[in-house]
Amino acid sequence: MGLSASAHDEATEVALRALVEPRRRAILRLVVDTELAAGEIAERFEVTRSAVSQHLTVLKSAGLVTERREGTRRLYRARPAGLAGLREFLDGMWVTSLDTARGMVEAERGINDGA
Amino acid sequence: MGLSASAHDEATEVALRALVEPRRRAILRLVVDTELAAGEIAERFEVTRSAVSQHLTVLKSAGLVTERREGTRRLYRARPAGLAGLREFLDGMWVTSLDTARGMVEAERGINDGA
DNA sequence: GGCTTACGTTAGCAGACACTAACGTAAGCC
DNA sequence: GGCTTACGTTAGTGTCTGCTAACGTAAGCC
Repeated sequence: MGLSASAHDEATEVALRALVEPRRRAILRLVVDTELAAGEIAERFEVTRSAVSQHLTVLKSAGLVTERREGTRRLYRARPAGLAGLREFLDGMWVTSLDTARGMVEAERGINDGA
Repeated sequence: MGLSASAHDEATEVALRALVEPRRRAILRLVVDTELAAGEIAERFEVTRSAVSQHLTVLKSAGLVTERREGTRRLYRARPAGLAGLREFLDGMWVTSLDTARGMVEAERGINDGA
């Protein structure tokens, strides 16, 4: 252990793969402060409802949205808690980097020299 | 503006696409607190140096690592500042969600019912 | 100049993924 | 029961992407 990916990294993996698709991020932003039906979401994009439905399935199984049924409609809402794992990953990067902050100046030079 | 993806989202896009690949996250973790040469990084994986080199190119152009030349060797180090955009994206999700926190209980019920 | 070391780069291939079109299903109305 | 509405699901397709193998290149040694 240590070299291989830890178990809790799997949640990060799923969230990341869900977020990498621009349309899924757009959908997520849409339902972050409003609850919307699948059809209402689909209307705002120029793709078929089928495509949106598939995106919603991915977001749902990644724990990034919740689904609530109301008659024949299915209402979706963002579930920010699903981003917790990814957040920890980023925090880990920052914290660890503080230990090597002294080397950052040279490192920054490196990225500017590169062309 | 508002509905379409904002310009600063492009940095998030690049960082996200770089991070979605598990091997690139592993590489990143490797150089987060140590500076390593490309060959040294490649030795820790069971893929060709070529593959690792391509991953490093992606990470570099995403601003997630810096490159420093030392003779024939090229030393890499993580650059956590490259994660700032993604961090803002996540923060935005959290902050916005606080406005709709009252609805979270019902939303949570939704994800548990689903099966 | 020739050799080795340590890389990046390119061509080509296999698998993953987002999409459309067609079909299946459950709820509500008549 | 039959119809419509509002969805998800499946089959099939074009495109992207991570990989290997082969080649190109720059630095250091003799």
